Amino acid sequence: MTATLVFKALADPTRRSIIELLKKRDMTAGEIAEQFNMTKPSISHHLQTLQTAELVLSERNGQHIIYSLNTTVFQDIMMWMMNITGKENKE
Amino acid sequence: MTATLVFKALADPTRRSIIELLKKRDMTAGEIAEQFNMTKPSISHHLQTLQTAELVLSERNGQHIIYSLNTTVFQDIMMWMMNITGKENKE
DNA sequence: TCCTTATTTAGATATTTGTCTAACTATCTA
DNA sequence: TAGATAGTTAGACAAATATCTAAATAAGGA
Repeated sequence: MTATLVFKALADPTRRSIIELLKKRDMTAGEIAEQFNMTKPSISHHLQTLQTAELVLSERNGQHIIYSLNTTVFQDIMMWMMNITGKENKE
Repeated sequence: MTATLVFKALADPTRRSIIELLKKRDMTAGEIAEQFNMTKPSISHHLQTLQTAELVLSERNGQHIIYSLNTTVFQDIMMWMMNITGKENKE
């Protein structure tokens, strides 16, 4: 897990919206693109960014590529944040 | 709390290091700058970014400006993440 | 009031990012 | 094998970002 890549990926509202869509169900690249007022290549690029950060996984199924969430990375980030907010163990 | 500003602020390793320093104790801008191989104006700019995201607070004390963590924003972000990772309530 | 210390603001520059159009690759079906 | 559909890659470009040096502001002390 590379924190910089993860936070950069989460810093874009379109990418956060993609994550929120994938929270509900796995979706193909095309289904995701339909939800946005943006070209398919742009969405494809955002998916690439999310994938590089390991926030989403993809699997080809025939003509389609199905994207899904990878929640383990979120948990790593939450650990980091909990450590920051923890009043105790300030060291 | 503006998620985009918060994640952008967290996306830089220098800024995350500043946060980790402030976790241990409040520090002046100069003390923070000493810890990095970077000019004071650059650090000042990073502190500005953290402040805009409401991740840190500042207070002038004579010649010094003392920076401190604001953990409430971290908690908001953790809420968002927990909601994403939650298996239940997929809606 | 003048000098020193602490910090920020301004302006410049190289790099990164988000978006687009055009072209390419992969798969299915007739 | 040809055409249609799904998706990505390549290349261009404007906007945003991280960094620097130089200059400005703020506060304290002689």
